[in-house]
Parts: sequence; C-alpha cells; structure tokens
Amino acid sequence: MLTLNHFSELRDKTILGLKKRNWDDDKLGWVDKVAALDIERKEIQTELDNLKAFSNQASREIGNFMKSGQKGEAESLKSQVARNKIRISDLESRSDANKSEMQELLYKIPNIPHASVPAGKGSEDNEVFQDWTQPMPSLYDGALPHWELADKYNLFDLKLGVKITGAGFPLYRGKGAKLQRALIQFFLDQATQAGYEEIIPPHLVNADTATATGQLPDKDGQMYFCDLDKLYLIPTAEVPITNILRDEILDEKEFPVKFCGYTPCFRREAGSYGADVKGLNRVHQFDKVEIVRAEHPDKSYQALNEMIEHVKSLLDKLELPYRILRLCGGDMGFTSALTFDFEIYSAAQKRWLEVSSVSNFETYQSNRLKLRFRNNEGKTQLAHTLNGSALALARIVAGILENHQTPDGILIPKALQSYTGFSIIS
RNA sequence: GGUGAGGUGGAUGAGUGGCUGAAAUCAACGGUUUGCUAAACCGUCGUACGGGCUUAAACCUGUACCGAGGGUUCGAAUCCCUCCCUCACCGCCA
Repeated sequence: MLTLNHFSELRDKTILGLKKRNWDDDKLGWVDKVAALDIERKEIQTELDNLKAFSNQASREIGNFMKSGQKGEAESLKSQVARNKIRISDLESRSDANKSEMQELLYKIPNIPHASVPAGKGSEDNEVFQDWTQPMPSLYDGALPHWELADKYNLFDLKLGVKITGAGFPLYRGKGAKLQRALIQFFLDQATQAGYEEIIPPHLVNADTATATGQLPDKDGQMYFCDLDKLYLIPTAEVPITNILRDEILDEKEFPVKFCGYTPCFRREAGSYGADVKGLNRVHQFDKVEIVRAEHPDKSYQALNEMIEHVKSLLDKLELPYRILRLCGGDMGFTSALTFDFEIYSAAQKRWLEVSSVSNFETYQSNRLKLRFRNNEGKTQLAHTLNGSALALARIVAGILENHQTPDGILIPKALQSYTGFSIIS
C-alpha cells in the first residue's frame, strides 16, 4: 500500500511510475481521486474532532452540574449533546464511506517502480541484467527432459500425485526424495551462514496475515483456503515470515533483520496451461527456502545486492547456468519496487526456467504491515522490506536432473554430495 | 468438544460509570554523584490521525485507541451482547 504522500508531494512521480506499469488514463485518475479523498478525510476529521470535543467537554460539565444539583443546567446541556450526536453520526457515516473508498483504491494501486525499472508490457521486455557468458552445457544425444528422467530413475511420480491428490502435486521417491531434502538442507545452511535466522513458520495463515503482505485482496483465488477455519495455505514463506514483523516498531540498531525459512508453497495457479505445466515446471505444491529482510531505507538497495550475490553463489555451487533479469514495469509483481528474476537454463527443454525472484518492496509492504523503526531523531518511520527465493526447489531439481545428466546417470554437484550421500543417480 | 477463570502501556499490575490515556513497581533512556562498577537521587518514558504555529523541527492543542466489533448512557477500561484469543481442569488424540 502506497503512503499518502505519493498522492500529494510525489504525485508526478507516482503517475510516471504507474505509466511504467502501463496504466491508462482511466486508472491514472485514481491517483487524484485518492488525493481528493485524503483532503476530504482531513476536513471530516477536523469537523468530527471538534464536535466530539464539544460533547466531551459538555459531558464533563453535566457531571459537575449533577454533583452540585443543578438539574436544569444539566438537562439543557444534555439536549445540546443529543443534537450534537446526530451531526456526529452523520459525519461518521461520511467518514466510513471515505475510508472504505480510500482503502479500496489503495489496495488497487501497485508499488511505484524504481527508477531503474525498464518500461515494458510483459516478460519479453525484461532486461537481461546479467547474461550467462560461459558455454552452455552440451548434452549427449538422447538427453531427456526431467519428467522422462524421473521415470527412468524412479525419482518422482506425477501419476501417483494425481491419484493421491490431483494434478500438480508431485510425489518424490527414493533418490528423488533424498535430493529434494538435500537441497532444502543445503539452502538453509547457506542462508544461515550468510546471517539469516532460520524460522519454521506456520503453513496456514489467517486473513490479517495474508492481507498484510499483500496477498489479499490482490491474490485471493490463487491461494488454497480452508473455509471451515478461514485459513489460507501459504503460497510462499514470505507471508508468515514477514508477518513476524507486523505492528512492530524496531530500534534502528536492530537492522538488518534477516530471516530465512523452508516451507512448502501452495498455489492454485488458476488459469495456467500448456507447456509450462509439464513435469515440475509449474506445480501446485513445491518446496522453497525463502530469505526475508527488513532494512533501514538507506540500506535496502545494498541489501538487495547482497541477496542477489547470495542467490548467485547458490547457483554457482549447484553448477547451473543462469541469467539474471531485471523485470520490466509490466512484468513486476504488484507490491515490488524492483525485482530481479533468476532463470536457469534447461538444456534438455531448451528453455529458461525461473527459479528465484528477489525484490525490494521499499515501504509498500511495511505500510500495510505497520512495520516501523525509531530513527535517530526518535521518530517512527516505515522500514523497507525485501525478500527472495533462495531457492525454489522443483525447478532446481528439474535443472539438476537435465543439465547434469550423462549416459551413465545424473551427476550430483559436489557441493551437494555431502547432503545427498551419493554422487550419481543411476 | 465440555466447564471455569481471564485479556489494561515494553513487563508485572491497580483500576466496577465522570477527578483515568490510565496508579504503582520493574525494565529502558537521559542526567547528577563516583577513581571504576554498583547503589542512590532527579528527569523522560505509548501509538495513530487532525488543527495551530513554523521553511522544518521543537512546541501548543484536539480526537481515537485498555483483545475485536456492536449496544446502553449526557459520559464506558469499568455495564450489556456477539466474536476472537489465553490459561486451568476434564474429554479426545498425532
């Protein structure tokens, strides 16, 4: 949620930012609508506060009159307060209408892209921020995509997932399961070594939590929902972990706040189709280690760079070819100011697969979270939040299987061997 | 799931209709004292949103908030209703 100064002092910047997200004039009108609502809000509050002040004062006087037995004075004041009350309830309903209209608009307005974000409509306009310059893995004739490798080596079984649950719920088995567990352990160890505190959060969250990180109302329908208990299955560990900080006022000295956590992620992926959903490319349940940070606004872009370096080091250690994209305005997430996507190259599928997304939300998320810190002047100020996948498992598994396959079997990257306990899947 | 007790500021905890945005203690912060530490003493010590003054801050002032929402009343932390949560015991159980 954008702070209100985005609609007054920062109005022009806001308009430019939204244009980068390809907003038309119609929707851009919301910006001035919010500004107008804000002015109205202040007017209503000033008037309402004055009316209430009168009532409060009068009530005190009535008390005094009652004590001193001045019944007549008390009664006449009471009737004044009663008249006042009508005006108050009138204004209050105006105030409620104003608030809900404001909130509805604010929920519909995404974050303002960082200056470096390129303009563009969709994924084809993303900027290659760092390309893969080394040679691509050359596979032998007869190299297979990961879903065929899975059958060959008995690593995961999509049909069993369908039988037990439905499409998009893979079942891992044997060395496939062990590889999965090894990766989780490896990623957590790497994050912990980089100073992130490990968290095991709940996997179901309430509506307040889902709202605070921006999944609701924007992504309602993309989350699995337990109707009986009104709880949502988390689409990412970002949701419960970032909410640790909801309604907190940190001391400036507490920065940087660095959390990491492994969770399964549940996504309905309503509307997805086609080649994207083949094998592990797009599933409803996958495992992910997430890193989350809260930072001083002056340091958040430095933190973003550190997170990028961290993800790079993971992919290097897994010996996977990757590139980094700077997402364009049209492809960026709703709440993000700047996002870098990591894609690994799948040699067998001959395509790039997204495995990580690292973002700075600036104050967009903390405004809804009410995550503040006390600055050196003793004032409360919104913190910046960031998060990134480090890393998302299913597609990493796909990449390892495909890129490291040889006629003799699938070679496990050295860094992972102490976690898997085997060096080849054959 | 049943029964009972309860939810007050960073913590403990007082407060059953107006003098309470909230006692007291502790913690924290600033200061005095001190060779250092400790102790003692003095002071500060919620958040949000308005208004005034101002370049701004400071400052002054108003409103709201005592789990959440609603109600009664001139007036609610205090009374009533609904919901949520916590604790204890019982039941069930991985």
